[in-house]
Amino acid sequence: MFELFDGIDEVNKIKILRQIDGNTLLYKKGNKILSSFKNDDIICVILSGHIQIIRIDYNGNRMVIKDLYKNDIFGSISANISSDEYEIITKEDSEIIVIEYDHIIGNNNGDMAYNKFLKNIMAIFYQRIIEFNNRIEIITNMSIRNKLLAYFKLMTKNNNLRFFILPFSYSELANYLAVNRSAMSREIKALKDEGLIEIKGKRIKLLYYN
Amino acid sequence: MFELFDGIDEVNKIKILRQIDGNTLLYKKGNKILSSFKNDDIICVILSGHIQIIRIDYNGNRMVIKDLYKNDIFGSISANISSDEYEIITKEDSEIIVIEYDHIIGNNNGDMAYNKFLKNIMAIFYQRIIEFNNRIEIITNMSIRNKLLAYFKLMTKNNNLRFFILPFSYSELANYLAVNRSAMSREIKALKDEGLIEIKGKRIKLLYYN
DNA sequence: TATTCAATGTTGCAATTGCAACAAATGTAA
DNA sequence: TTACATTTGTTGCAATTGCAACATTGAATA
Repeated sequence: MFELFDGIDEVNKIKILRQIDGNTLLYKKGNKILSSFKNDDIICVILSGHIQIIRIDYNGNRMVIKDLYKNDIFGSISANISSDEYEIITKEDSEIIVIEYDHIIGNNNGDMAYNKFLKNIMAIFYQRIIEFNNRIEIITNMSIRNKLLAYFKLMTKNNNLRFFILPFSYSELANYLAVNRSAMSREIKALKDEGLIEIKGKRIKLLYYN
Repeated sequence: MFELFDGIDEVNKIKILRQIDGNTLLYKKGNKILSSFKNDDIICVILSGHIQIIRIDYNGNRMVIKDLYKNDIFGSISANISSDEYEIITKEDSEIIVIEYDHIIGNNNGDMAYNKFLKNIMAIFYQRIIEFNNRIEIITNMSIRNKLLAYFKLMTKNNNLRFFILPFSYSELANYLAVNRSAMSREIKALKDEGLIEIKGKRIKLLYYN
């Protein structure tokens, strides 16, 4: 996975941070953070620690929608934190860089290190776009069955083998697919019964090809 | 909206195209194109013309999922054209630049024009990420009602007024929300009847705030 | 204006899905 | 091991949604 300062030495890193006016913020474990950032156009990069993005729905229910660790990025590009219905909390002591997007774009100096920095960001963005695009392709299928099959197909393809290992829990899969967990569970059983898939724990094998 | 060669003169544009080995391809109207590009890691930019991305579902039904014009980008970052279930056709004579992603990343020379080019791509990527993120936030709501309300809320907020103008047809809205068109129509009627929204043509006004 | 085509509205019905409640299995820590 | 918590499986039921078929409206063109 790409990192923000890959291939950039400490001296240039500090220089770049100064150029983009990037604040490095330190937070203690268990705090609600960044509540004052109501600006859409920021990018936050986690240098260390563990944070969670919490979504608060119309009924006031709190749900962890993302766990983020070192080198993960968030802000407008991960979950829309500008809305009132989100909250960001630190699960561990965390160090975060907050960058205003305009400052990245507005600091062109032709410097090699800065150029490398731009390319690193671009690689991170590109990766994120692919992920988002995949998820949209999958969840725009109308039925749970087709969502599952689309997901299984993509994962199988990415794994270059005839199976793949589910990278998270089944609850989280339901969340990823934006469907009810038990309805998904029912559908997975149906797929197994019909012989379309084979499952051992988190090892999933697609048995049909169309 | 951002453009790929914003702020870059013709001489540098040609130079950059050579650097990144970007092929400019010309297609006549009504052709199936790029069928040979089974590589995920390409970015295509439309310089002129009109193309459509067609999705072919499991039953063989063909559906236009995207209309693209000048300066639009596609490839892995717009719709996953690497799959067999997509087809790209030209609706008008079209000129397209095909760039391999590795070539963008691998051509850092510190040159001002190239740096500007990188920033333009980044701005386009960033925009795309925001759009995708918004759509995911909206689509992951469980009911048609909540999808509609989330969409209306976002659009109202972006418009900085108490209403907004639907930027596409209601059929396309159903497609965007990944729901059945007539079921959506039914739900919109219910929202109107309950006094939650007001609609005149494509002018939509949210009347509740929570 | 008349004609045609596409977009939108409407409705009954069947299928899918969400929901809730609980059981079973699995994981974790003492 | 035991105890406890979390995740996963199961099921009936009600609500939502997709689907199909058709009506209505609106836009474009001759």
